[in-house]
Amino acid sequence: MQTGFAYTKLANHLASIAELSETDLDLLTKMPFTIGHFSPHENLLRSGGRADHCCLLLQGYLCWQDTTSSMGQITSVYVPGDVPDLQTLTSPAAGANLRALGTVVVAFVPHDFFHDIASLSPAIAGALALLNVIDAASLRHWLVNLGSRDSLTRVAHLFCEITLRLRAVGLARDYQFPSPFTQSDLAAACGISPVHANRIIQTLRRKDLLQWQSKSVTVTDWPGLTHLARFNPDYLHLRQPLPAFPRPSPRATMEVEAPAQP
Amino acid sequence: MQTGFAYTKLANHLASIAELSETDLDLLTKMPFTIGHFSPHENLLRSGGRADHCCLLLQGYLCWQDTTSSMGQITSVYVPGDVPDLQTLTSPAAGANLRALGTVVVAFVPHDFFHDIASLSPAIAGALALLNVIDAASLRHWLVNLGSRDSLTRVAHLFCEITLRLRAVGLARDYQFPSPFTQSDLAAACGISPVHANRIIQTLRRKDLLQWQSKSVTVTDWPGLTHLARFNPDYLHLRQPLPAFPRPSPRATMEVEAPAQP
DNA sequence: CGATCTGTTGACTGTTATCAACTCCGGTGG
DNA sequence: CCACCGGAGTTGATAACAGTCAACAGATCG
Repeated sequence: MQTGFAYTKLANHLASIAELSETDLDLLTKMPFTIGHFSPHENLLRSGGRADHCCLLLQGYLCWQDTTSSMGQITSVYVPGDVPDLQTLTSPAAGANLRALGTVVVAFVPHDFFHDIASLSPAIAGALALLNVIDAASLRHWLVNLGSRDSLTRVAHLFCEITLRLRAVGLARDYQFPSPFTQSDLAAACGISPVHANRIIQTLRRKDLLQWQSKSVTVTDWPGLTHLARFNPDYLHLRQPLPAFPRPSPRATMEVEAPAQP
Repeated sequence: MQTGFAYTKLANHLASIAELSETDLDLLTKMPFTIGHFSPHENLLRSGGRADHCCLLLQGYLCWQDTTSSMGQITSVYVPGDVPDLQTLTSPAAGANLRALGTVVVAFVPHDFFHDIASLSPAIAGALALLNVIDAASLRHWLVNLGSRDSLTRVAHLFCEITLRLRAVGLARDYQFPSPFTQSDLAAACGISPVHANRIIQTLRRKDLLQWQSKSVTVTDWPGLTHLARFNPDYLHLRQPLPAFPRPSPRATMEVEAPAQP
């Protein structure tokens, strides 16, 4: 892990949502941090705990997981480049557990650094505020999913969102990405039972929309998956348009299947 | 509507979540605004529209309503004193419709005013940031509801949240408040069908937890309602503890009912 | 006084949870 | 090398919950 790695992750992420000058990027190079490694299911921050630093995710996935509900609802998932606990700058107490999905590497960055660069550069202050607003927009979007769509659509939508957010930071270029999630994690995120999650995955496989084997997911029919999920990426505030799906889609978007199976 | 009314609403709300000095409050007195009146179901802001002002809610209720889902999922509800579209300061495009529930009165405040006072007072900038963070925390909480609780619990939780937020700004002192919501609105917020919402309300009435008649709701058993909803108000960041429920609760929290009805 | 919106009820259907059993896999220790 | 173990994935049967459809009642308003 080179010294510049953490800087690059944050700079790329901020640049993907806001226009930053050379001077702004220079400020980021001075970022102090320490590296932390975590195993699957480990908590980086417990509900009720207070933080004086933020976690910049470098490798793997993190999620916020509610502790009050019996099923442990997951409210959001983060990919490398994200700062899941940015809101602790404003309100230091965590309302849920920040948990590792799979093994993760993070850079711990002191709150003071963010306060400093925000006061030195309005553009950076705006970009940080925008991160929080995008987080809220994702929550709203996810809320619409849980409230108004069936479980197949929810799961498909989650895969769409993760794929696109990974691609936005240069990962998952070929619609393939590591997936250390358990089916129970997926169920907790989508508000369904683990058993049902399993059956949904099988449906997605049967429809040839994606494969999930040996801790890796490959989206094999992106147009079909986005159509099924009614996925509209506007809420992610991505600045670049997305490259087309490589394979000519084999009559995608038709949802009709063999109708009966005795 | 006196001139100072809009100022008071905003000042009280900010003071309820953050410590503000006399100087800070003085800044707020200079707030420029125009008054707007809206009828039930009218949109203040349409999805995709851009705003150069924020809406300070003075009377009635507002909600964000998603337009993409068939049922029109409501993602959050606002009470007087709230500024539902504060995030348009950071990202001017709305992702959903801002809709009036019942008749409402709002004060339109230019974005520039918020930018100005935030740059003049760090305390105010912090309070405004905190409003956004609390909004996100409410979204997370509501997400846990939709994802992990059954419809009775969801509806009960919504009434708990509205009651407490009204009380926090001095309304609903006696656990009674105007309710211009239709049962379809309630259903759209809780992610259930209107027919089912109707049956849930009847259950709540039968359990003597609340009454809802002639566009007004009275919570008749606050301990029972909060227990049923597993309601924990911490996420609202209220600074004062809450006064006790007036009536000695008549054996609340027992959920057993007449078991069969032939 | 009809038109429309809201609330109410019953019958039926469909989705999803729950429970239980079993398989598969990767480790770990005898 | 094999037996064992725990976690994860898979399957089938059943039950609970919530959606849909259809009809009607009540209010409100021009």
